[in-house]
Amino acid sequence: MDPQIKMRYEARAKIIKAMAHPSRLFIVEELQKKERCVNELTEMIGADASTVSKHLSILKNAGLVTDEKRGTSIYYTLQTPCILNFIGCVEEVLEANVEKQLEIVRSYKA
Amino acid sequence: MDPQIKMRYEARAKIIKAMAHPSRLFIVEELQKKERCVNELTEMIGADASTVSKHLSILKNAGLVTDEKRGTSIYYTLQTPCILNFIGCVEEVLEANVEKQLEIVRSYKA
DNA sequence: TGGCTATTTGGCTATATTGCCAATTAGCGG
DNA sequence: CCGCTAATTGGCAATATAGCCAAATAGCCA
Repeated sequence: MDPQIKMRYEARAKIIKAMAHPSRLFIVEELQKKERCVNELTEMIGADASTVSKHLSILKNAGLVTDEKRGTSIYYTLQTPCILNFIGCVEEVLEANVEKQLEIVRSYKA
Repeated sequence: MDPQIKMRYEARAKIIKAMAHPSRLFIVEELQKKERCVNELTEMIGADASTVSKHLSILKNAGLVTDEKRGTSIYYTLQTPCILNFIGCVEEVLEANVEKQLEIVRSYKA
């Protein structure tokens, strides 16, 4: 594969990889509703604060979120509205997979 | 986090994770144009056939592609048209990131 | 059948990711 | 200034991922 093209795919993969984790996916969806500080997200997720902080830094590094310090808290904001469709599509895939499973079950019955 | 909810995010993350690799992203985009057999994709990507085969099995396992054997070749087909938007959104993020970089460069000049 | 090609699987090593704890930094209020 | 909370960073161990080679499987054709 052409190195130029390869770099393009690596750049894209990095963005997608940033979302490819349950906690980070949760964060992205949560930030869709409203901005949140690390502490709030940490409580919702139920992991160590350092873990959540690292997840946030991955999302920030990918350009998916930005942070703003207010007092002693740091608030994170989602940068990319189109992520919505993203998750909608993922849900479609999940539903299709369930459908397929169902067909298999049915075919055994028949 | 509620275990039920957690499982949902894990399922979603699995789908996204399946795409979170340059070669697999390439495959998904390529299959958007037309179905391809392992050999064709292997040549395009330039990796070992076994490596490509494993990438394909990850995509298949996630429900993103299906395979069909014809003769000695196995053809892979993309299952989910909405993946298109997906990559469009990723490109938006990349562009926004470049814009941000540009602003930083400009601010140094000023 | 025997050789050929396409594909998958197992095995292995190198590398990356995850998540915890401990330590550090930074702002707030008494 | 001191203690408190919020957040990040470094370090470490467990686990997961990637990609190569070699071996196994399957269909084709002479």
